[in-house]
Amino acid sequence: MTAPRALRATKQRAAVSDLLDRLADFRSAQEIHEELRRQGEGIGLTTVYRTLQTLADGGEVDVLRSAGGEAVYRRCESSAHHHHVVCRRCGAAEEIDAPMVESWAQEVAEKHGFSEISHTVEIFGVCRACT
Amino acid sequence: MTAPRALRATKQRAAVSDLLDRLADFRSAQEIHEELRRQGEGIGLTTVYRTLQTLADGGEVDVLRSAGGEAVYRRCESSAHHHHVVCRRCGAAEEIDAPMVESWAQEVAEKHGFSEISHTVEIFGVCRACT
DNA sequence: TGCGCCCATGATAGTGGTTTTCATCTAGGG
DNA sequence: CCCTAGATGAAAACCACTATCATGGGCGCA
Ligand SMILES: [Mn+2]
Ligand SMILES: [Mn+2]
Ligand SMILES: [Zn+2]
Ligand SMILES: [Zn+2]
Repeated sequence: MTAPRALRATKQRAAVSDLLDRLADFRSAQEIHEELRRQGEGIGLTTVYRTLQTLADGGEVDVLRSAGGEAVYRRCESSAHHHHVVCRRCGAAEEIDAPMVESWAQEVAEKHGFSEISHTVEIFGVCRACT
Repeated sequence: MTAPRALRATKQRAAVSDLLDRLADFRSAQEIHEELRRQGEGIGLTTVYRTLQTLADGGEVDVLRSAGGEAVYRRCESSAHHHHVVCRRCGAAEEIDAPMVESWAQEVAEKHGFSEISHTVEIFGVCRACT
């Protein structure tokens, strides 16, 4: 029996979580940190990174690598497995569910003798607002 | 009229290219550099990075981001657009072609009003040899 | 074969995102 | 309140990768 692992309620964690609720786009840790400082929140960059990591580990936020290679985070509507169409300019995203692609990935991998299968499927483009 | 842009034949470039011909797996620039040094090749890490970049720009090698986020390179059989099933342990890869996924990505993005569409689709797992 | 131009090389330093360290702070159970 | 394990954050380390720039060496030409 593993103990419940408290995880304390701090104003820093609340600030990050609240901001994620307000944002619709994928944002980097540094952007989130800047935005919080702009709002007058006292929070360190380290804590932002740590909090996002924790939220990601708990499946509360989605993480993906932007085209530039940096990690960007977003609180999605769906808590189930899904993918995204992401704007390369502003980070705006649409959640997409594609059972057909899921089964395709699984089948292809098994056919080649692979196990412990996972996959990355992301579509990038420029959203209507950014055009 | 742009000049043909020579691109000189050096032993360093030959060494990288030859090694890529011999390798079946996706490898990082650092791994390729180490392997070349092990073989007694006199080559700098900078040159390995530059050469791989040049080969990638010319479409001669495929690049993708490993699970750890670093760029890994491989000379593929097919020169046409394709994706991979990659072993997370050893980098072994199978090339896969999935027209159905290509059109699906295009349609989904258009449906949401995105333009200048691109996508990343990679399947990771553990290959038979690594199990 | 010998110049000489100019691209190629590579040691070194720099960049930028992310993680580690560790002294200090604080949430929250008793 | 008190105490303490967990949380914070400034500073430094880390790490993959890129930029610099002095030196080296393809290769076109005589
Ligand atoms: Mn999926
Ligand atoms: Mn494709
Ligand atoms: Zn946009
Ligand atoms: Zn393997």
